[in-house]
Amino acid sequence: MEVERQILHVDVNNAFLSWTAIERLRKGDSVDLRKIPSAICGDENKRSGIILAKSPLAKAVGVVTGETVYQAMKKCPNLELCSTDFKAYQKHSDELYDLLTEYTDVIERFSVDECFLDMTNFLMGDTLLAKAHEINRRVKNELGFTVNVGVSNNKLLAKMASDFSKPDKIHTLYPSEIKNKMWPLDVSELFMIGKKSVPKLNKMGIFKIGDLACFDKNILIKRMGKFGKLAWEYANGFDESEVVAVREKAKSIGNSITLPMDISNADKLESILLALVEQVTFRLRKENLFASTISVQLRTKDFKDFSHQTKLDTSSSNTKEIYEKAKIVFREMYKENIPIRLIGFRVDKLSDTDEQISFFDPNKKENDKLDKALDSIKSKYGYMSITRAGELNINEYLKRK
DNA sequence: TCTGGGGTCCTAGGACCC
DNA sequence: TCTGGGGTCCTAGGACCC
Repeated sequence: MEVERQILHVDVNNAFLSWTAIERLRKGDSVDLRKIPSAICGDENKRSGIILAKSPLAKAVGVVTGETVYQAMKKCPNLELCSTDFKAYQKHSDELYDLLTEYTDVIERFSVDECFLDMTNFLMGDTLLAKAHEINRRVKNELGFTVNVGVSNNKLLAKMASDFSKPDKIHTLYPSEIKNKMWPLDVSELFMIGKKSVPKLNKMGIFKIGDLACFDKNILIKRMGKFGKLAWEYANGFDESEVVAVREKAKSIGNSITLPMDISNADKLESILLALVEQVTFRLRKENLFASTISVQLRTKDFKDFSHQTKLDTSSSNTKEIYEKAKIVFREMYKENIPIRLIGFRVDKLSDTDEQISFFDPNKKENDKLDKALDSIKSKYGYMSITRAGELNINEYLKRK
């Protein structure tokens, strides 16, 4: 007989906004962003002006995450706008993680503002709910922001629970409570049911999570494949997945950029591609990984996405080698004069060992040496201290607005 | 003044082999 | 003068998450 697992999901309320608010208060600002209509957003000049987080007062007048700043300002003309500060977010995220390590060894950092805790072997005579309250209280007192805590026997239910009413709340969602607490919710509230799935489910007469749970599983599988099975299991609160304490190595690494203006010149796009390849391979080498697949992504001005990929002859983390291949892929897919809004580069199928076949390539050693030299300068003096030509270009574009 | 960036996973269809 | 059927590998695209 298996022991029932004891799982918590800790979710920072309004993470980006709360953390920005704390930073500003510390710098002597007298206004608490959490108490006025405010939002964290991208830069409109860089054409990334969307709302990433909003305060409760902004939410109250209809501001939603993901909409454009322009739309948000129409709804709320006195909205206080703030830019992002990912360094600060990482710092607060680390503080939260450090505090949580006092409670269990089995913690999964699900995102910058969410953690799963497997408390099964760490309750020490306390109840799971008591631990949830303690964590909630300590984070508030010691770190200065609030969290929701979801309490249950598996990750899915704990996560659904932490999403109930906010902020600063603790909710349980044990299997016996599913029918009352989860089934009446709109099916779109279920984890993994996104905006493309909702209309499909609605067409089948499924509107509430309960409808999905009671629907014929086999028909769902027939119509939606593996995803149908997963959706049905989630609706019924089934989830066997483990809390994974050690982060697995990345499976892919990529960077992309929305260009400040559409570009339809292949040479210009190529120089930006070089900058992206340089960043991605730098990250790759930092993790001691080698890629065997690369892909280039393009988005046209009317938001059509295209991607092309190819395998490398041997796995590599070398900037020049990978860039040469990326260029070929790019030239294959790009038709001159099509205005491009976004360009992205990604490496896949990562491994920790170099296959070393290009041992025969006399240039390889030199290329690797160059990468190493540039990397150490970047690590010492900052990434921007030294770059290849394309990098300078990309910054020019960004500055020009 | 339309619409970010970084990931993971799944699927359909084509190429190729026996 | 019709057009098998498995299996595997690969690519492009898409859905979802935060």
